[in-house]
Amino acid sequence: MTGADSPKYLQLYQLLKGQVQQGIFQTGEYLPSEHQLCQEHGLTRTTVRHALDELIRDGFIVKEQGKGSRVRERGKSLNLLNVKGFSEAAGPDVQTHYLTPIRPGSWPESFRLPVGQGPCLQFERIRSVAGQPVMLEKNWFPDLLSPQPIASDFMEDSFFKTLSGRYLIEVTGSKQSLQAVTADARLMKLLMVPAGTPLIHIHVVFYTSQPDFNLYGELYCHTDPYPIGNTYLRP
Amino acid sequence: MTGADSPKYLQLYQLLKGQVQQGIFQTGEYLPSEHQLCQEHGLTRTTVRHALDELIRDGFIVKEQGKGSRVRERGKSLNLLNVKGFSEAAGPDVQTHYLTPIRPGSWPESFRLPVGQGPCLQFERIRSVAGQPVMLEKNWFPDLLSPQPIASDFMEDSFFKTLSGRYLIEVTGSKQSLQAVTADARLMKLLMVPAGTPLIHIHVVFYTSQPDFNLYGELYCHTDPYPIGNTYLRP
DNA sequence: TAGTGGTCTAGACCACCCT
DNA sequence: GGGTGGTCTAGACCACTAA
Repeated sequence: MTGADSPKYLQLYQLLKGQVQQGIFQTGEYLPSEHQLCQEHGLTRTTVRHALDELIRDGFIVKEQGKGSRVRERGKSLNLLNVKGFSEAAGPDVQTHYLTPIRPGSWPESFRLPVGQGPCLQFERIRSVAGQPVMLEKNWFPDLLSPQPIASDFMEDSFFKTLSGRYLIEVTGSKQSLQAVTADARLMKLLMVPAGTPLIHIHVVFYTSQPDFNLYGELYCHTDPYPIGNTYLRP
Repeated sequence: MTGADSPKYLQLYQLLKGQVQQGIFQTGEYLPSEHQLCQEHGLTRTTVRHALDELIRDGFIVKEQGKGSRVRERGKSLNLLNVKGFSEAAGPDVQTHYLTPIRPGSWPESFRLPVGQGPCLQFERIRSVAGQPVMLEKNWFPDLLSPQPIASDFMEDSFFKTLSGRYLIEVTGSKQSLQAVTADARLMKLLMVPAGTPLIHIHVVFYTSQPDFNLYGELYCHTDPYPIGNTYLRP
């Protein structure tokens, strides 16, 4: 994708990003200093700093003046309104039940956002916290990954972490549409809520660093036990 | 705040930012070229580009290779889940009805997010689209602005635009909490919805470029006519 | 005191856009 | 061809952090 003649700062950026994702640099660990990176790769500080700036923008590292550049906990910068919010908010007490495996399907109709084309995979799952179901989640994505992912391979049941760690695809943005609805019969049964319970219905598309690879999701959230949290802080 | 001995790139950043906010550079217009800015201010391109990078990060400008740096339509980069979403989605057909003027009040109790301290102003308003009320909105903010703002001075009924344009305060982040609820008697009346209508209840805090100046909001949204839109794209 | 990141200079060559 | 932004070099001095 990014050949040998891509800008040097991008090459260094991708090298370091890969090393962070593969755990060669662990969370909280310091990267080599800027001067050291200059010598190791035969670059000037301007170029090295440009690469590090990109890593900061993507939320991979933070800088500490007088100390160094430290690997940051992942996923903070794009914790928009997505599944991670639940996992992080509720800690380790999250269970995931797959209603369907990852399987060939077709793009959703009457989606409130523009939808993809071509072959498509889909899966549906329920997220529970402390045994209580809080979200029904249906997802679609293009059948372009190889090897084809299967749910049991998911890292921490997170599609995003799997994409990032195994396929080096980063989520770069998202568009969402939210509506309040009342649970129908199927939702009452799956989420174990009484009739008339208000839910938040979300349509979402996630854009990634790979063009033409967008993720689509349709969510129903029972927010009484756990409100949906959403934080955005400028990096 | 940022004195004469602040970094040169920050001084240039603030100068250009002010000129954009004051309309000296209009939306869609090109800024002076980087070389021109170098000469005008006696700086090198590194420094000028650093300033422009900050303006890009804040969503004030976009660069176009081979052409120039162009003033961007405001507010895109922080269009999280806020009032602007409604205004922008619905176009010019938005009305705002103030239930109360901006007046001294007290910080909300039982807010789902940490709340402010000290003297406080508040106001409550209803947003309608095409004559149909879609949102009840209550806001709190510290009584630190001078001159004290009044609702009739609001630029396009937007608190954010007023803060940015008149007080040079930028929103830098936000934290939100969403729940689905059912309309109670007051909401049924104010939003003109039947009993049992599901609404989205939002608690939100906006962080700004001025420390200790946070905005707090409590919203009830009727999403049947207009879903809540939310876009995030990495600058 | 030594090492780190933060800022800045004075150049250079390139790809892109428009005329 | 001339102007624009994109990349890069080879230095320099400073403020901050820790031993």
